[in-house]
Amino acid sequence: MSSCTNKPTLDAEEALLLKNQICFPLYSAANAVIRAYRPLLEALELTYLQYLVMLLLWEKDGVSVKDLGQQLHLDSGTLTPLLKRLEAKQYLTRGRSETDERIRVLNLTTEGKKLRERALTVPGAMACKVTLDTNELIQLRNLCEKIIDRLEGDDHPG
Amino acid sequence: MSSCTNKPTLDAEEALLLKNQICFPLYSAANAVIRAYRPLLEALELTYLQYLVMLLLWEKDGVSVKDLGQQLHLDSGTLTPLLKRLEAKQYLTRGRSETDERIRVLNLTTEGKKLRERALTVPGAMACKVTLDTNELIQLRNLCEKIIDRLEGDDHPG
DNA sequence: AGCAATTAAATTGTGCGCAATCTATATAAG
DNA sequence: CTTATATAGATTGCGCACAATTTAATTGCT
Repeated sequence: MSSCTNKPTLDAEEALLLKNQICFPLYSAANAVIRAYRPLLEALELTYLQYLVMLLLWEKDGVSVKDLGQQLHLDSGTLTPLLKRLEAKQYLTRGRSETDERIRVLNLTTEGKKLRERALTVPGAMACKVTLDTNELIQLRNLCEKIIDRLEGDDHPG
Repeated sequence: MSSCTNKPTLDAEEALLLKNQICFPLYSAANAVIRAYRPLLEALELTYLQYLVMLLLWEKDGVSVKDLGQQLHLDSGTLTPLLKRLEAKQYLTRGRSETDERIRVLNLTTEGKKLRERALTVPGAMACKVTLDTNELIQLRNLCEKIIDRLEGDDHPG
């Protein structure tokens, strides 16, 4: 019953032009960012998503797959194989919770903990590549989080 | 020789917290957007990227793989298999240029042209899901394009 | 205790993204 | 004309994302 009453800025014809696609720059920027991280993370043998997982483990060791999924907005279909790769690299172990055998408990290895030192330069190097000022970064974050909020909860009403 | 003289807002330790990752919301928002497009594009049997390619062809029929790649910031490794899928769906043909046999010429089929009618409602439906106002959309686009500009040309100096 | 419903994670299959490499055509230089 | 170089696209291989399904453990209900 919730029909959208948003007044469109463009007519339907104009709206189909690539230059008027709201989300295309978002999509391209995200790709560009991941590409830009690649050389920085190469030395750590991490992909961008693996790096995000390591960030979370460095903050809080011993989390579950579900914990990771909620924080990263990803499911086990993405995370399970990724975690196996991080396990194969000896950065973490994939144990089981003692109180609930269903739950994987992800723990950093010594190697995984040591990796953090070498990651300390990554955020700075990335900031240098992007060179947005603090205001722009905050704006961008707010806009992106607004989008995520609107799209993630299909359920709650307007 | 171009060392970055950007003054960091955070120290190296804080910079490794997920909540301080500039680009994580960008990455998550892009994922969320593609996910949100999925049900809208299902009826057209298109993925988000296939939809972008169709948008370009509806604007200008007969382009090459290189043309597409430059506009979408993607290479033949991504586009070739995608274009084969669109060809299999009978939305386009993958011919060759008469003057240069290396070049693929992508042409819409009748079916592909007809699809445009059914796509006319997609931008509006998406705008309803995202519900950012015009100012926010412009801000977002500008910020994303800034990022793309900074990251895409590794070559030109500051 | 016994059984249905729920939950956590794994699995399967499709489609990107992209680096690296390869093939074929076209152009340039000698 | 011939060899070198450049260009357009295809191929290969890996790692996401994610829908859909499956497996196994736990919880709730009676």
